[in-house]
This record gives sequence, C-alpha cells and structure tokens, in this order.
Amino acid sequence: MSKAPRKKAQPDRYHHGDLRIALIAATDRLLASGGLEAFSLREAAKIAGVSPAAPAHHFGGAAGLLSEVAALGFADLAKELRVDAAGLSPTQRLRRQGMGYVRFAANYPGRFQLMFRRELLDEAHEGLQQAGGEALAELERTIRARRALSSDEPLDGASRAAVFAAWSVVHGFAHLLLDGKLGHLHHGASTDALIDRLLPAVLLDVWPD
Amino acid sequence: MSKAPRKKAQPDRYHHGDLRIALIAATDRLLASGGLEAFSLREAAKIAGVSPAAPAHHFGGAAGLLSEVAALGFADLAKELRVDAAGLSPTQRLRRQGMGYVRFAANYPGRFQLMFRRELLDEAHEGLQQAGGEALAELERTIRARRALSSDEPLDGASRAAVFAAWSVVHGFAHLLLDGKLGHLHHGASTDALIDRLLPAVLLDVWPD
DNA sequence: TGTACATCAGTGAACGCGCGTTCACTGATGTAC
DNA sequence: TGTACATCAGTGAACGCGCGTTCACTGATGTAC
Repeated sequence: MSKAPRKKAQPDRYHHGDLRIALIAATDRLLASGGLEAFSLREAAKIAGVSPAAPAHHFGGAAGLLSEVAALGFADLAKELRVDAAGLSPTQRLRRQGMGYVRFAANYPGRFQLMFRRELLDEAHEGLQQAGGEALAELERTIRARRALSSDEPLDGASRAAVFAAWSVVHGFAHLLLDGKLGHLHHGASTDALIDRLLPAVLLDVWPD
Repeated sequence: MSKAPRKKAQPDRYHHGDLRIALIAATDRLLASGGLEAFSLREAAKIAGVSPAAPAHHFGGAAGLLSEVAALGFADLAKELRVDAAGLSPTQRLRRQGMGYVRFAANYPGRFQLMFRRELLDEAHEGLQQAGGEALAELERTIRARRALSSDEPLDGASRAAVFAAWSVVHGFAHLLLDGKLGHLHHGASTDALIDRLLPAVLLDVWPD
C-alpha cells in the first residue's frame, strides 16, 4: 500500500525487497495510532500486507523489529537536539535542546516510550546503542560548551554528572507528561500548554541565565 | 464455630475476608520477582490461592487491583521522601529526598514502573490520585522551605516550576537507571554504584550548596 | 546467449498458550422475626 | 434464644481471543556453465 512499484510488479509477494522498510513503517504507524499496546508482529504484518510469519522470519523476532524502530527514533531525536547554535549562549542552547527533547516525546509518544522499554528491545542491537549514544552526544556537546571544555578533553566527573542531570531533567519531564502526572495538577492543561508554559519555567529553574 | 480458633477458619474458601490484602500481596510479589510483565490476574489469583475469576470479581478488573497497589506504592514513596529535617538545610534535604526517590525506584522497580503506567491504572481511582499528590507534596514542602515560602501562601509560577523541576530530575534519573541507559555508559556499573556515585553528583549539579 | 540449479525470503494453515471473562453455582454470613 | 431467608463473595469449568511460532511449501532470484 505504501510504496510505488520499484523494480518489480506491485504485489511483490516473494522477495519483497522492501519488507524491512514496509514493516518499520507499519510499526511506526501502529505506534502513532495506538501507542505501544497497539503493536504486535501479526498486526504489523497485516498492515505491511505480508504473511503473519514474515516479520519474525525477517527480524528474528519482535525485539529485532522494535530495536530497528527505536534506533531510528534515537536518530530522529538526535536530529531534534542538533539545534542551531548561532547567537545562542550554551545555556540558551541547552534549554532549547530541552524543549526539543520533550517535544519529540510529545509528538511521537509511542516511539519515545518504545525507545526506553528495555524489555522490548534487543540490548545487543548495534545500531540501537550507537543511535542512543549519538543523541546523548548532542547534550554532551552543549554541556562541554557551557563548561568551556574542548571537544577532545575527557569529561571530568562533575561534567559527566551535568550531562546526566540534563538528560534526567528532560527525560523525567517527558515521562511525567506522557504519564499524565502533570496535567491533573494543572486543571487538565493540555500537553501543548504544559510544554509551552510549564516546561520553559522548569528549564529556567534548572539552567538560569 | 468451635473448630475455628479465630473468626475464620484458615482455608477461608468463601468470604475470604482478606482477599483484598491477599491479592495485593500476591501482586507485589509478582512485581518484585518478575517485574510488570510477570503480573496477570490469573497468576495473582494462583498465588493468593483463589479462583482465577476472583480478582476481577473483587476489583472489577486488572486496573482496579493495580491501582490499589500503585496507591500503596505512592504512600510508601511519600514515606521515603519524609526525610528528617534536623540540622539539614533545605537544599541538603532536597538532595536527600532525591536519593530517597531513586532508591525507592531501584528497590521496587516493578512497583515503581507500575505507578507511572497510565494505561494500566484506573485514573479515576481516588486513593491513587490522593497518594500521588501526597508524595509530590513532600517535594513541594522542601521547595517552599528553600524559597522561604510559608506553607499557606500559594505557590507562584517559578516555585511551582521548581517543584516540577525537582520531580523531573529524580524521576528521569530513576527511569534512565531502570531502563539501563546509564549503566552501559559507565562500563556496566552496578545500580548501587550509579546511585552512590553518579546520583549525588547529579543532585549537586542541580542543587549546589 | 540460454538453461539448470541452489538458495532462501516469504507463504499460509495450523498449533499451543495464557489471557480475561462468562455463567450457573455454592455456601458463609447477617438479619428478621 | 433458635430458625428461615436473602445476600453476595467467591467457585471452577468453559469460552473465545490474539498472540508468536511451527513447518512443509513455493517461487523469485543469482550464478554456473
């Protein structure tokens, strides 16, 4: 349904060719429409128009497929965190990254939750580890700038703590937001309102000018 | 009657009397032994020694039972956050609360995760909302002290942001810890090591003396 | 160039599993008299 | 005080469901010659 015919006629029943892409797209669609609970190998197969056994056959199991999707999620997140530095102080940049992190979580809640559901992922998946590391590196880069560290010297303990502090703040906020723990204390404020009003104040509290 | 030493004979097959308690204990045991995935109504019933339909009958469904357990979890968390103030500055108290929060998550990971799994809980459960509010109030109390606010004046926006900033930091750290996102960046450091070494540095970064 | 063949990605029907729930029931309990 | 009865918490066998996986298979593809 999704792809224009490439080399072959459209049903592509055998040697699909784009099966990997098709199943990743199907998974993303499921995550977007019904969250993590909406996903199953069978459902993804149905959307991709392949047999129920195809996903397990191709990816070796649910964790294989989900890890691919999570890795792409981390890559997108890293892109989101790659903020334009022009004219911004490191602190401003850090706050902007925080906004980006939470916005990513709010825009793709299913994918975001997947990315941190250890029990659903293949911990040995190389792309997943790498993509996660690259997203974290974006935060680290800003912390380095803020502490006037060059990019080649190793992080001291306090700087490393600052990286994880930054990650913890935005990650915690994102989770509380998605779990509905912020809304009911703000009289049913919408997600957008929480991000636009509460989050900047939180980031300013943690990283004042 | 004469054969029963207490009010109830011990097998208690009908009108169990302690069914609520027994099922909560069973759920806690499942969460402790195998995490959230280990829980099912049937398994809880088996451990409690009752019929498979009993939990749904008593609690109206899985969400009812899980919400009770989550509410008790929030009550325990609030207790953990009720740190002894003697001789501590508000900032020191805040850091100590942060340690308590993360330690709670690390000691009871299954229960902690349950407490924030919106889709598993009954959002209308009164005890759950209340217990959650009480845990948050412990953080709020310390923020008030730190900002020299009396306990009766309403929180201004910046103070409220400070409360959520505090919650976000410790909540994010706890989640990252449980999801294994901190460990693999510290060469497989144990949970205890991360709590004892990394966490204090993170808290000091956010709330320096 | 055409043909034979090995490879292997994907098929599709079937299987077994654990799940929450159903439903007619049972029997302990509290209350009325 | 004892008896009759309504209540309803919990029973336990059975049901249907969606799941991941199995397994013998099929047919598109690349390669050897």
